[in-house]
Amino acid sequence: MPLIRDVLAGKHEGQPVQLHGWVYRHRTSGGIVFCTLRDSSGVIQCTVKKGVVPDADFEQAKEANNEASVIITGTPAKDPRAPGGWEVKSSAFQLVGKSPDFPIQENQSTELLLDKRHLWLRSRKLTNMMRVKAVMLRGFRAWFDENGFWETTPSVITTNACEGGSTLFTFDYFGQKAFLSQSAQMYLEALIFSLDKVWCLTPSFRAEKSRTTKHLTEFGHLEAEEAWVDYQGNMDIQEQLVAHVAQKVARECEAELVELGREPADLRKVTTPFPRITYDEALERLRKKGFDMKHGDDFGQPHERALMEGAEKPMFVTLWPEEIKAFYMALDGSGKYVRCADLLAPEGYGEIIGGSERSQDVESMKRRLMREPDTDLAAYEWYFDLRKYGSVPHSGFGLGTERVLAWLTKAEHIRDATPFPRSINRAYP
RNA sequence: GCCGCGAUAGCUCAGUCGGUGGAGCGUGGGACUGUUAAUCCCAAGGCCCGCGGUUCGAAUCCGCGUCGCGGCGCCA
Repeated sequence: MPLIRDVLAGKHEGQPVQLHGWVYRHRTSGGIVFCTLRDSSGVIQCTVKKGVVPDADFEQAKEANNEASVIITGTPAKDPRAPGGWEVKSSAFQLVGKSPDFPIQENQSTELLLDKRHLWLRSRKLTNMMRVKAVMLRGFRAWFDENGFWETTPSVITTNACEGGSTLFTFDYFGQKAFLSQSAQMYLEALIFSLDKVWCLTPSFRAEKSRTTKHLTEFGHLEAEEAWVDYQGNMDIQEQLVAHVAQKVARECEAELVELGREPADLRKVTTPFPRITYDEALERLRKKGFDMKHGDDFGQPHERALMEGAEKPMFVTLWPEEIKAFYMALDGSGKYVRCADLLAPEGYGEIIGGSERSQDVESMKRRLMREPDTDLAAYEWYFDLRKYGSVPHSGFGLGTERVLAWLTKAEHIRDATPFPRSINRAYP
């Protein structure tokens, strides 16, 4: 089946083609119908003239409103009057599926576009986003394949309330209380003992009542776990992975990126190594920029934005105070910091990866867990078993695929990085 | 959880001082053989988010509620 992209490239000049697609714009002017046709590859203007096509075809062309599905037979020709410079002179027109009153028109509110998300997915913008996302995911998988990682499939149903129970979706599992997973990390940790280096892409769920442009309640969580790797080696892996994907997207999605407002040259600058600074250094930089901060303060959006001002590639912030990080992160020699790293994206897109070397000290993990009220240590028995039987130094990280895509495509809102975004007020369509 | 803003035709919005609700787009009908989400003519289309209050009279003022959007926090 010929694609519009190829017709626009002149590959079918003068040769009759049959195009399958949807009406992008529909205009009539007396005995001529202008039908702009869209398929997955592009948009081209087709003209349908009375007397040139059979009368029945002309009637169908008049009836084919925006977003009707059609099959057009015609001959492509250069024509300066047509948008895009090419036009298909139709010899036959078949209306396959009518589209009366397509609800999305010239003026749309955010709310309508979210209510009609199943139809808005046809838009140029979301089409481009989905194409870039597919290439990005292909890039992640290719990098892991080429670097000795095994893809695995952990469960998203869990009885472990791993990081703060208030952010978990709870449901009834045959009479038992269970949760939708927030992270596959602990399951991946179990898998490294047989596979060394593993990764997975699973949905993660956060019941946080967040109202921001960088949070979803369900997101694509790309996680990896590596035996015999410390937190420095962990960062080496992350920067190679992210740089590989940025380069691939810049190379293979040039047209989509430009339409989305991202200069491919921006992504070509994303090369290894990425800058690495410690929490203490970050704190110092923030103070110089006028933030009033004390040791142990976490960073919010304004801080992340200030730290990344003018940055062309992502930056790691390492060695955070242990009291503001999770129980499973390995303590450094002093016991006051943890061997972790957050990877911040440029341009205020925020934290795209959180990773760390994992603690092997069961007693200190238990101590830190008990700081949280209502912790059920028994639920972690299986996790502590991993330290009991042949424990190894290991590290891992979690990457938010929609956050990375939002950054790569310069999106205004993370919800456009996924076809059916789930947010605090929305699970439909 | 906190702070803002909003809800009027299918859609996007205007609606003055509280006095019988409008426009553009879309839709239906008509004209047009080169349009660029075209142009011209005609027509249909309303529980002014809900409940209460003030008032002779409320889309308009007040209170409560519901829903939505934006920002902060939390995080990936």
